[in-house]
This record gives sequence, structure tokens and C-alpha cells, in this order.
Amino acid sequence: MSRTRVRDLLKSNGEDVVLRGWLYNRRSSKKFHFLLLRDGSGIVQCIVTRAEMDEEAFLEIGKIPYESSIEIHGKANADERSPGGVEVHATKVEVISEAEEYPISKQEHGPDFLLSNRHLWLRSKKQVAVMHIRNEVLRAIRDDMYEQGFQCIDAPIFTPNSCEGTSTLFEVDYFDDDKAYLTQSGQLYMEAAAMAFGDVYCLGPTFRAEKSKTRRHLTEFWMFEPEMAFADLDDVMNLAESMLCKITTRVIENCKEDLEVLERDVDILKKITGPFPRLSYSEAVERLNAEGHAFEWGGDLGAKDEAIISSWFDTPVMVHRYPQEVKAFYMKRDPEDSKVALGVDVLAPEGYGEIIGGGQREDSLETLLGRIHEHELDPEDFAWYLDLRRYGSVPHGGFGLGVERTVCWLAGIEHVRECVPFPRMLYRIYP
RNA sequence: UCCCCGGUAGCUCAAUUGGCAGAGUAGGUGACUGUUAAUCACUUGGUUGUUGGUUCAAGUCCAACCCGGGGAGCCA
Repeated sequence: MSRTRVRDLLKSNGEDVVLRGWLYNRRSSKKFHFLLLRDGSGIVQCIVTRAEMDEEAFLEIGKIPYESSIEIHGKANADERSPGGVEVHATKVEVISEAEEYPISKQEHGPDFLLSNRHLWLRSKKQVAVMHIRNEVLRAIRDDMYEQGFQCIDAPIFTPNSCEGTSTLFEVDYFDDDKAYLTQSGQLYMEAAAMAFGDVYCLGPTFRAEKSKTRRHLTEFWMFEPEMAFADLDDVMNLAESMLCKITTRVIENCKEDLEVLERDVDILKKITGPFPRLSYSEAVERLNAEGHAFEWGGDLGAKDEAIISSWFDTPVMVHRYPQEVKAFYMKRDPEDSKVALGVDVLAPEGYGEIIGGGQREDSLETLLGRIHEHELDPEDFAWYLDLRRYGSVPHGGFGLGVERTVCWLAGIEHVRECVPFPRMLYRIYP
């Protein structure tokens, strides 16, 4: 007899079924055992009655340790008294592998303990829900890119040098005396790909060796980076906006139960429909000052400033045209105001901060060369990148979206470490 | 790199001016009317992060170190 998945039990009402999974919880009295079976697709209550079972077998079932793997034979019944509305009336319970005393209990645990037990923590309800949402976010991105005709072009993980010359990178030995670095962005490679395929994206891991210790930082995180040829800053903002709306809609539609487990206020997410407010850096600074938060034009917005700006709106807000000094060398300056660069940051609501950064790229060879010198970078390192401006340069742009930060916001989680299966952080690389 | 907080039973935490190391939970034993983190009774469980110091006496005070958490900067 083939095995039934818990998620399909409702369709099997009245039928004999075989389930395989792990013992999630048990509630016992003299005449019954209520076993909660978890199989990865869901959790179902199974009832074992003393009257219908061999006395010794009944007592043994009361002793099966939590998280033991078990097989249950029985009949599926719709029953309102059971959580989930279905119950399996078990006639046979077999232990596949008896578990040792399981360290994670139903009570609350501290972050240190949970992170050290991440391989087991991943089994718990809340973590399962977050991973479902992550899965949906990644699928929504890929589906939308496919529908819009973007080509998926995977960027390399090993790179010969820093992409932007700014962040601290992880250095690794690369044969003989050479050094390589783990990528901190696929963007430069996406620019090359955009000149080959038009509209492209990459979606993969990214590494930052910054010693950041906050709820928004990981040393290894996933980033989605689309890049478009023949595109300006407005096109970039339009794509960022439509993508965030698409992701949110998909999560609301397909992750109802997960959002419930996480006690996420879905009404807040339903407001994410677009258009999002677009605020220039200068406008943002003006309003900050008008509201009594002294801020001098020219500096980069800090975490506090971003929190204030996003608190003005219920949806993500796009802040564009930053002072060019605080932005990367490849960012194009605004032809109408050379003091600012054509970049945009998208700030998520509810204080989740920056989830997207991007903009229009500099497409003039001369300007780009000058910028590389200003930033004291070696033009040799960027020879291939400069070639893109030699052979049919076009206006182009794109952005990077932090997958964990996006999941964190949608799921309403405190810390990005719960939004990736096995987080890598400063001082923590186990398990 | 800087600032703040913490480390006591497997886990979550308590312990008064320095004065016998405690509870809940998990584990064990038993009871129990279809239970919903089931409930009830009993019960096992300790080198208080490490090292040194002050003291008749240190979980508590002092010093150094180790580990972790939160935040800043930087960024997604």
C-alpha cells in the first residue's frame, strides 16, 4: 500500500492510509493516545484507542520518544475535534527508528541554543513556515522573470578582484600564488550579459566579509540581480516596484497557512500594491529637517534616517538620486544635476530597512575611466568592464534585491538569520 | 573596529545587604471521562563560562580571558 502525504489526507476521507513521518507530539489518557505525526507536508493528529489494540502495543506507543520516525496505518476521518479537521484512526503504529531524547522542546529557547541546533530547529513549525515563504519568494521571482522574457545568467562566485572596490571580501587561495575573492555582487557580469541578451538576471549567493553584527546582516546571503539594456532609472524603479508587488501577491495567495503560523498581519501586506512613493534624496532630506531631524545634505542616510523615512508610508518607498560621493564609481550621474547619481534604494515598511539597491550605470567610456581614477582603482582590473563601453555602449541599469531581507519583511521575522536555512554570520558558521 | 547586555540543571529562568543552589519544562514512575503546549501526583538531574584574587564564607565583590546576544558603521 502506497504512502499518503499528510497534505493530501483531506482527499482520502474514509480511506485506509499509510503515513510515514516523525512523532511531533503526544497527548495520552487511560484509553487513548493522540499522536501528532509530522511528515514535512503537514502535521496530523492520529488517535490510538486502548480497546482496539493489544495491551502491550498500546503501552509501548505511549513511550515512543518525540521525533522518532514512525509508520502509521489507519483510516482517515474528517473530524472537527482534530486540529486541521482530519484525523487518522490508527490501527498499527510501527517505529522505524527510535529517537534519543530530543533537545528542542515546545517551550521557548534562546537564540544561541537554537542556532547551534539549526539542523533540528528547521523541523519546527515556525521555521517550516518561513522556509515555505522563502521558497515562494524565489519561485515568484523566477516565474516573473521568465514571463517578462529575462534570461537567467548565473554570475561567477570566484572573482579576480573586488567588484566595487568598497566592501571587504573573503579571500581564498586560488592555486599557486594566486588569490581569488568570493563575489560580493554579480552586477558587473550582469552588465556584460545584458549587452548579450538584453534583459538578464542572476539569483545566487553573495559574500560580504564586513564585521556586521545586526539583525539585518549575514556574511553569506542570496541576492537577485536583474539588469536591463536600453533602460534608465525610471525603468529600474518600475521593475523594482512590479517585482515587489508580484512577490507579495504570490506570498499572500500561496502561503496563507504559513503567514497564520507566523501570526503575520496580512492586511498590512495587502496594501503592497503600488505605485510606491518615489522620493528624491533631496526631498527626503528636506522633509527630515522639516520634521526636526537635523540632517545635512551630502551624507549617506543612516539606519535611523531610513527608519524615519519608511515610517511615513505603508508601502515600500523608493529614495533616488543620492549625492554621487556616497555611491559607487559605476553609477551614472544625473545629466540634470551632476551632484547626484542615478541610484535608488528601496526601503521596506515596518522598519525592515533597505531591501533593494540599484540604479542606472555609467555608459560613457571617458566618464567611467575618470571615475575609476577618482576612486583610485586600477583600470587594468576593469579592462573587460570598460570594453562594454567600447563596443556598442547603451544606457542600462538594474538592481540587487536581498532575498533574506525580503523574506524577513514578508514573514514578519525579527532577524534575517531565520530566513536562510543555514545562516552564516560573524562568529557563527556551525552547523 | 567601537558601545551596551548576558553566561546558574538537557532547555527557559530565579536566588534579598556576600550566609544551606531553586522553580518551570524535558526525562523517569504512576493516575486520568476525545486530548489540543492535555491535566494531576511523585521523582532523577548542579565543577554557577574559565583562571586568579578579596573574605570566616563568593552564583553574588574585584581582575583578566573565553563564548554568545543586541546596536553603530558598512551594506542587500
